[in-house]
Amino acid sequence: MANVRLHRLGDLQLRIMQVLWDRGEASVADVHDALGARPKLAYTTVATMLRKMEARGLAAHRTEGRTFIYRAAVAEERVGRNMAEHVLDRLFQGSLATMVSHLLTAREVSGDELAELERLIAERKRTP
Amino acid sequence: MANVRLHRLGDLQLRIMQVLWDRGEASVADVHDALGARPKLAYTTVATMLRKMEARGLAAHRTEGRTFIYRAAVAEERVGRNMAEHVLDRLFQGSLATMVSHLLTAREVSGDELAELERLIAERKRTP
DNA sequence: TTGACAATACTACCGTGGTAGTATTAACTC
DNA sequence: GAGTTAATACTACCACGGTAGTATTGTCAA
Repeated sequence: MANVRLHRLGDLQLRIMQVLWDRGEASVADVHDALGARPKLAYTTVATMLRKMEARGLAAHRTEGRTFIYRAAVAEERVGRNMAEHVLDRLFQGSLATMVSHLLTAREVSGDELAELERLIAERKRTP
Repeated sequence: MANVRLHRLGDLQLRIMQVLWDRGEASVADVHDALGARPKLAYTTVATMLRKMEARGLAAHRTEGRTFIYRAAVAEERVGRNMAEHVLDRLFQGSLATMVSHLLTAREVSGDELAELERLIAERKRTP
């Protein structure tokens, strides 16, 4: 179960996982209208995707009546870390500073955000 | 040319791009042995991949004799930023602090690295 | 000039993300 | 009980990353 490739989730899969992470549990219908995209996806598309994701170990479900109630089977933390590390290693040779530098020069970052970053780094320096 | 989907490059493609970025130009043979993977890829695999990548606008080539000399057609910066931003938006709701926090708790980060991060943030605070 | 080599071109195949239609079935309503 | 509804199951298809074999052809050496 731990051996799921976590750094190659597609866009739709990620959006679905986000719904599951946010809600804890969700039926196909819940997920379907939670992702209120412009050209609305077909209901069956979401259902199929969820089935595939369960087969891949990303989600799981229980049954309520004859409705499937899905939940995430991998923690958001794990996926986030995996994908972030993948990008970090593959594109920035593992240098967090380089990555942050690129991100800082291409986005508006609020003062709060910067302060929080400072705090994190200071904290990390204290505990090696 | 600007409209290449840059946030969905596969692993092999990224490794190849890395070679092109590092060297500026490279023949298929150059790329082939630059990626010295454990079960060595077939030469034709690399050639095919490069052709596909050129079709996708990721690389380009000139001819020297009858040898193709490839080069990257997109800047490392752009790809790096794109992939990083994608992960940032999709998994950390755009919060750089959140992403960095996750990365800090799961990797060894050198003191130099932390100092550099601090410097970056301080600099950014000075120039809004 | 013939053969060997080295290059690209072409073709094929698998896995999987993404998309959705059709089929089946369970359940509710009248 | 018959019909409608709402759920999943099944199937199919495209795009594309990844992998590689076979075919073709240009070039150089003997």
